[in-house]
Amino acid sequence: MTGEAADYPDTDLHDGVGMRLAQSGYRYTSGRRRLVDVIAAAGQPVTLPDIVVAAPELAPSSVYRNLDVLERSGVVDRLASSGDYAYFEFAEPLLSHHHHLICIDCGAIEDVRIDDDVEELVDQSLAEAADRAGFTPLRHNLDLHGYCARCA
Amino acid sequence: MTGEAADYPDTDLHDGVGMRLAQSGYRYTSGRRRLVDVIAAAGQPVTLPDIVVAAPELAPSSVYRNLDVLERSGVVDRLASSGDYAYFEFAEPLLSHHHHLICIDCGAIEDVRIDDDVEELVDQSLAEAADRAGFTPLRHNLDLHGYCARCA
DNA sequence: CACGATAATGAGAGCGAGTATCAACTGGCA
DNA sequence: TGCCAGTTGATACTCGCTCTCATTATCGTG
Repeated sequence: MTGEAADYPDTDLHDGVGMRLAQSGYRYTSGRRRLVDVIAAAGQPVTLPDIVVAAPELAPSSVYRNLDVLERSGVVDRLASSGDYAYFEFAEPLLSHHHHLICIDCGAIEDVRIDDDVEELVDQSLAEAADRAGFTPLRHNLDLHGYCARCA
Repeated sequence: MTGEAADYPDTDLHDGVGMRLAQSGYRYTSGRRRLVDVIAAAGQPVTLPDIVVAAPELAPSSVYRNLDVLERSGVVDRLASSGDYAYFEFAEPLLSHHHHLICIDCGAIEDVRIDDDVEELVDQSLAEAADRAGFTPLRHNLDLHGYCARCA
């Protein structure tokens, strides 16, 4: 276990995850703990193959089911992907607000952060636009599409 | 044919599409013209069912193939969707720069526009972040997730 | 206006990521 | 120890989408 999510040491991460699961009526089993560890170690959005390669002892069907459980509990976000596999990463309270660099060649997704001032302006502008459309905003999603360092 | 893309009358739209297809070595057949008409009439991102309902004479397999051709030719963009179906809309030069309101309940996608000033700030911030990661930016994508007027 | 070369069409088969199923298992609790 | 709700994992299944291929439409040329 080398990586960690945001600035939480692993114990805090597991505490947070365990609490969220408990609140939704789920147990924090060893398999789910292992899954959370793999996502944390990656330090960036992961796909199912990423997870199974890093932890072959996890059954794919259980991984999918548990990713779903983690998503329902607000632990994990599923990133809409145009590639073959869906990407997963920790949801916002567990990972500080950020955005994504998405490679249009290999599909890789990397996290980036931008100025808080810009962030605020964006939220304001979007809130106005949403209001005009009768839309109830929850969160925004800002991606930059292009070529990653490997594919450039 | 009631709707139209951006501020182009239909003839200009078809001219633009025809030129892009020709540049990529494709023909602008009646089926493709019909498909473009349907997308233009919708005035918002559409799915395969949307298209087939609006034009039942179009074969699904041909629609998928032609959406791919249109995407390769830069006429259409495929929006990454977390729902069942992929969404398609005209690419940027044919449709002015805009963003999306995405309903997390029914998956519907609606277009919105925000201030040019904010837009520029976002691009600057993202360009800096991309540079730090050795990433070559092409275009950004800004979505607001929440509940649409129908699902709120 | 034919004619030939080539691209496009459409019905159906095929693919594969993700989901549902269900019997076996686990862990908390009395 | 025994009960029981939740969990697991191998497998079957779903379904959006792509591939295949024989037929058809389209364009350039003589």
